[in-house]
Amino acid sequence: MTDLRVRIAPSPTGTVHLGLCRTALFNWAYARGRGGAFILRVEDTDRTRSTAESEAAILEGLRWLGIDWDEGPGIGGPHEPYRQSERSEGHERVAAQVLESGHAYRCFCTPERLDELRASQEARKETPRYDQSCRSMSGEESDRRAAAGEPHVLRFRVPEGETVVRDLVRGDVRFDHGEVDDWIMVRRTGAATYNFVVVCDDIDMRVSHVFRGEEHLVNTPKQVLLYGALGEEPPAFGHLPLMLGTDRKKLSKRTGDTALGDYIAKGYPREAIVNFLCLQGWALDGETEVFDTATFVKHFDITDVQKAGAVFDPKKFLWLSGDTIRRMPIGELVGEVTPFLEAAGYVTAAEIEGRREWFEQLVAGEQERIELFSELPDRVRPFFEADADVTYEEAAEKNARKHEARAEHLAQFSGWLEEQSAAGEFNTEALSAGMKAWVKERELKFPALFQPLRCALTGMPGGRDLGDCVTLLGLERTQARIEAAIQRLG
RNA sequence: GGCCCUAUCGUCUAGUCAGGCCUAGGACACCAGGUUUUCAUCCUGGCGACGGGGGUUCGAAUCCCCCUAGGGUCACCA
Repeated sequence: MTDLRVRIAPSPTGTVHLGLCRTALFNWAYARGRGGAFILRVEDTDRTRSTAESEAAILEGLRWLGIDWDEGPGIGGPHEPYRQSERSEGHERVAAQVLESGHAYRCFCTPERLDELRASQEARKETPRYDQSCRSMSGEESDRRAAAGEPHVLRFRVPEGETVVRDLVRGDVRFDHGEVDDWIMVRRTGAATYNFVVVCDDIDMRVSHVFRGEEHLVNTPKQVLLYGALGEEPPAFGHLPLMLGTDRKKLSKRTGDTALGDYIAKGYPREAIVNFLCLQGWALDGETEVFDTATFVKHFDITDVQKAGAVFDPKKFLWLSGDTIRRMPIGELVGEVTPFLEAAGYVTAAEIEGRREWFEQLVAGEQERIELFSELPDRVRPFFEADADVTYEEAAEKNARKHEARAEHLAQFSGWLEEQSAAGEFNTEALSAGMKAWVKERELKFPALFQPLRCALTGMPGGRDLGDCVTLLGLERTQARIEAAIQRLG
């Protein structure tokens, strides 16, 4: 019953940019929240820059984010094909129609002449634009030269007047046609340009809403004019504020990672990435920062989108990542972290499966200490090292050496552990409480035992509960490490 | 430079469309305390903004104008 049809139209010319991800998310949420259709169309009209790898990466990236589409490459749909390069017959037909109706004209100017024109205009500090020298050419001459095979492009004949772009984010934006160039619809190669095909395809696919980055706003009057020339109603537009780098310019590699893949590789949870992207230009209620995708879909409206550009804040992103990890069920966390543990060479996925409980304990101890999945391997490294030569970090060793009676305390403590084990009290809770009591009974300060012990077991200055470390290692390995520490620390 | 867009704490933003409920709310960051065997988490508190100037109005962050600043765009790229 609804005619709501929304699309994302990425050009497969590089990595999966976060800006694309956010645009896709907003479009998708708009469609999903209103029972509309969501279409994926690959904008590969630039044949020299488009690649199959990039297209595959985009599809994979969007799926990874949890975005699905009703029509698109691979799955098809009622308006196939969904790859622009495969739609050229239609484009040619429409181009001929626009030429026929007089809304377009052939331009025989050579690229060289255009370059010179632009150069001289720039030299005079004028706005570079086409001087319309072919615009008034007679139909006979135009046909004759075209028939003779003279190379030419097709330009849109922009009429006098003004165009008002109705924008759901910005309101009405007026453009005087004196500022709109007679833009090229079809190149001399016969291939249509973006501004032309985007309109043709959106018409064919019955797209009702076009939400895209603000950089497209100035193109919009050209497109609206073409809709008019074709006798079609333009869709509703919504130009999203740009995502900015810390330099306040369009997010680019200069100021940080821009590719979705970079963040996946660093171990940002999917939910955190989606959540963060949603926060760039949109807010749920001004209070709630953390929400899931379903909530976003339910509440998202294009008219609530912020107009000003959003500076990307890596710190907040990192916080959101850590917060997401902390709220994750342990079983899920272990799954997320497994590839990173494997990549570090500590274990295989099969080994993790074989000792599931142990790994859950291992990971749980770091859950509130990591902000990225990739931080885990380094933090659990000691548990994969040989007992005789655990890496002692400088700060840990320094802390341990502050205590003169360290060897004596460690030795006694080792004996106590053996007693606990024999008594069947070898569990984290009992051990943690027991070791505190152990220190108090001897009228010591906590660091007197805990600093040397921490160094012995992990070689790190800080970290998880020591009782946890002990149960993770087991009695034998704990004692071996204590023994080694007594030797190494003296 | 022309055109277009934008303008609330350092950053993301709520509030702006329907002017009073705003001595402007939340979050991140930062600072200070507290909890804790350490680290981290967690808790409490603090710091901190309506770019400037004119109007309109009893009253303006909210409406109007100007200025300033930032951004986008000016391809046979998308």
